[in-house]
Amino acid sequence: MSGSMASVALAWFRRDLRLHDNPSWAAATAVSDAAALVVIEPALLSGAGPWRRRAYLAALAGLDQSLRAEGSGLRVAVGDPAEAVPQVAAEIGAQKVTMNADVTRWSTARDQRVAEALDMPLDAHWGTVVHAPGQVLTAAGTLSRVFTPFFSRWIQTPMSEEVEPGSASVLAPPPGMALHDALGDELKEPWSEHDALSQLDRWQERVDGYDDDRDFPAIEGTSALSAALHFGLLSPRHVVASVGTHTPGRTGFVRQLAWRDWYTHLTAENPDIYRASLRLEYDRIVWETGHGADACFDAWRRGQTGYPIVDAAMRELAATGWMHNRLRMVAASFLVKDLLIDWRRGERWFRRMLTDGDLAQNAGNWQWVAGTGPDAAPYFRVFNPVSQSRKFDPAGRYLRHWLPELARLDDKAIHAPWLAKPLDLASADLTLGVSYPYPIVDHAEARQRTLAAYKGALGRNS
DNA sequence: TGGATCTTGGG
DNA sequence: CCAAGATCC
Ligand SMILES: Cc1cc2nc3c(=O)[nH]c(=O)nc-3n(C[C@H](O)[C@H](O)[C@H](O)COP(=O)(O)OP(=O)(O)OC[C@H]3O[C@@H](n4cnc5c(N)ncnc54)[C@H](O)[C@@H]3O)c2cc1C
Repeated sequence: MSGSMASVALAWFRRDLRLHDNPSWAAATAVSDAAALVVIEPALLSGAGPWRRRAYLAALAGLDQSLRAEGSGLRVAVGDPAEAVPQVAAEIGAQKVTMNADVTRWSTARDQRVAEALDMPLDAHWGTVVHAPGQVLTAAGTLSRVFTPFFSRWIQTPMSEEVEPGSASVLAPPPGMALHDALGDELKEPWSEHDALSQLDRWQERVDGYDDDRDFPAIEGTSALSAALHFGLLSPRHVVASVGTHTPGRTGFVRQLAWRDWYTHLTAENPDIYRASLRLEYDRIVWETGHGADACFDAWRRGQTGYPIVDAAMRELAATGWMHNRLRMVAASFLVKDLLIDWRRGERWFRRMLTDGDLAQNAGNWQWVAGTGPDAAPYFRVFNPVSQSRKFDPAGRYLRHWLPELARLDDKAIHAPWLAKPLDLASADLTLGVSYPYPIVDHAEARQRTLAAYKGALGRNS
């Protein structure tokens, strides 16, 4: 019989690095004794670029700090969770292990292996989404392939109650099993749930301007909470509950969190989202390959395409791990629709470099830009990098910050230096081809080429 | 959550 | 000449 309450539980933290409103932690601490475990997985860490790696390690220090504030601490293992989790569970005499589930192919396979290696239950909760996959369905009981109906269902679905940690006494890590033992001099300054919660507090003062300000990279018009959400320093349902929907800015912001849930649900149903177009016919597109394409891809990564808005964005990404949403769309569109390079190559680069890099969100958004996903931008919707630049950075403030070599061009010329009069280039001390590249493609031609390639793929019979 | 191009109607 | 609307990609 399973009637008796487990009295010792192990909470295995993964992408839910907080104690507040954490269903797995609440379940683990509802018994008499609990312990908090993180398993640093070298295979996962090696896929992360410098910014995400740093943020992850800092978030572990933050979780450790939260636990220490309560008199315990985080227990840390390095290696394969299928070995580490059963081992720690046995050491503390646990009767169950709790965790918050994830949706990627990699993590579900890993959790399967861990469950098989354990001689006790591995209880899965949901703590990284507002509504769990399967909770927001059409009348037919399926996941909507169109965002708007998904959103109306999503917003009408009652959120489950936020949960508090229970009263279990929390076991501190034994000697040699603390975070600093695992990390040594890689130990980072803590980035904790309290930091993220105060960032959320500060955002509350600006969220009403979200609708007006969100599209302009030169101003801080968005929350910048994505990394905290990725690592689970914040609970998305707490964020939604505390922001509310009583002004247009708030509704707009909450709507973005619905996109996040939607891509999570789509990934749960289609774990191949990062490698297979969700509309299969788009995998017939013939992408540019070979040396020329490789050189273009490289220029894109390094911010040397000759299109200032793309280059500024790509340089910011490499230098900081951050890129504004508008610029993610512009830079991604440029790779796919101006360079005709497979969206999967760009997806991998973004995911590696972004601090908030997240398989479901990144792959979902790349498929959206490439037109290969459900409810995606139609393929013929091609961003013009110069118009986007003029529209969303009219005074060139963002461009000047990341492209100092263009800083002395006037507000009109800076969006397209190759169109500037020679005199203006000279007086701005700029030599195209030397201090800043000429455009590596002609946008109008590239657009035609891409429309033809897409049309070719879609028109052809299977 | 486009853009290019053409049309129309007002200056 | 330009803004706004329609249409196509
Ligand atoms: C090509 C491309 C790649 C992207 N890759 C990622 C990624 O790897 N990780 C990631 O978290 N977001 C990704 N996004 C979505 C979006 O750009 C970021 O979430 C957003 O810019 C983060 O800034 P913010 O926190 O200030 O967002 P806000 O505008 O303040 O939005 C609030 C929250 O809503 C969520 N959100 C906002 N926009 C989206 C969106 N389009 N799709 C899904 N969730 C969204 C994020 O969690 C965000 O923190 C990508 C978008 C594009 C176009």
